[in-house]
Amino acid sequence: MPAAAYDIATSRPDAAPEFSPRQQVVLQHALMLLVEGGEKALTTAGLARTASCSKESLYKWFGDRDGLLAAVVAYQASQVQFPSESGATADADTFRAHVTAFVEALLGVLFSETSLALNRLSIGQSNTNSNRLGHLLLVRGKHMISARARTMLESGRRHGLLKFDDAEDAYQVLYGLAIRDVHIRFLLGESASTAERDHKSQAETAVDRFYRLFGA
Amino acid sequence: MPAAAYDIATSRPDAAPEFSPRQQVVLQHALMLLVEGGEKALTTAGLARTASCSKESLYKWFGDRDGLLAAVVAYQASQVQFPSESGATADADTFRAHVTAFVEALLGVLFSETSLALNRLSIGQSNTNSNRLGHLLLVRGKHMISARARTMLESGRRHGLLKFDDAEDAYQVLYGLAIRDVHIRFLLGESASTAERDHKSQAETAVDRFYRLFGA
DNA sequence: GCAGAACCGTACGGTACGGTTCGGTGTGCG
DNA sequence: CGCACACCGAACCGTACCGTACGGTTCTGC
Repeated sequence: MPAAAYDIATSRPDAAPEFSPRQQVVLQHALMLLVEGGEKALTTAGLARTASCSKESLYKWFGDRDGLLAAVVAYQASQVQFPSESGATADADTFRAHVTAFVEALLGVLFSETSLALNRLSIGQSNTNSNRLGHLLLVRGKHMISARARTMLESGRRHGLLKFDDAEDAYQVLYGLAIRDVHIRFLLGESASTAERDHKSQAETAVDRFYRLFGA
Repeated sequence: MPAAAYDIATSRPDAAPEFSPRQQVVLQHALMLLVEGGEKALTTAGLARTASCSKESLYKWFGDRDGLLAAVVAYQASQVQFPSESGATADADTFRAHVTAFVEALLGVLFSETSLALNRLSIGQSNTNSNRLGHLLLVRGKHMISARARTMLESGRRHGLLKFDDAEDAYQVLYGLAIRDVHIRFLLGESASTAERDHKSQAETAVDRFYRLFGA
């Protein structure tokens, strides 16, 4: 019996997956192939060639091709880090700056080529395999970010800087104001306009509008 | 030399693709296969079986498999219709109701299983084939809707009901307020919550917030 | 009624890829 | 030294699917 594939059920969402350094290098090569050529470009033979490893090792480490894809998603999701928020609600200006920095980081992550490639991969597979990749990306990616954002917004509410009923609802509005339809357009292959490349000003206008809706 | 594949370059974006009734039936079967099983489920042999046609006819009509996929996208995009906007700016209330109806229709289209399936298909292929499908979906789908929305919003501005500088920017905000991260979550396989199924109230709150930002 | 076109169903070639097996190589350890 | 282990590279197998070819059938215009 071969080694078990990387399984979402046996790994807690908040536990970083532990891949050996060699495996991490291989996963980075897999990610490169995904970014430049999409899912079709990530073949086991091709990955073994570019990463200078044997197919036997791939199957020993990841079980099968689906396990490899899941490992790539899990690994990259674990690499994403957001700025800490400790004590960022000292006063109104620094809190607002912190919110803006959060949105800017969000734009930077979601619009990066690696994130777009992994989203394309997961979306393309979302109606097969009982949808492991989609769940993985949602649980390890979006839901983590959403939780982080909610605590940040609630902190602002506690300090009388924001005013809303449902933190999840407020976060979704902030997300919508910041992302709009840019994400889906990028996923479909459209390239960024010069204005859309300026994440800082994009974040500022989004936060400005957010405050006009939810500012205290 | 076989018949040419359906080619985006030879068809004007505003011209409805003319498929014979028989071909339209086949394309609807293809769409069914796509909705229930994703791209992997749409094989030429499988489509020929379920649509009761021969593979030879498929290749005569659509050139190759990519041409078939492009034809499915183009056909379904041509089927999407939005309510007309003639004389909907009579007074403030009817205009706002019209905007709300537009948003509700937008939600209905984007969150339909067929639209989600075609978006998944196009996104999955967006880094291959010089990205024909992504462009097709953007040009025949999103850009058409965006143009329609801009004229609607500018009509509201002419009548002194709305206030904004850039219609495209205003439309993107409306889009973001309405869609938020629901679209990407659905694309990743998450199922709709009961609140998210109520497109009417979703549209109303979105339009309410939009008016607080852009109302005159 | 007949010729030709369009079409159906099926069988087949070619190919790409997932997954397995095997021989060879380097390394750590008793 | 010799054994075990992990790994690499390559060959191999089975399968799924695209694209084509062909015989037989239905439709259409003259």
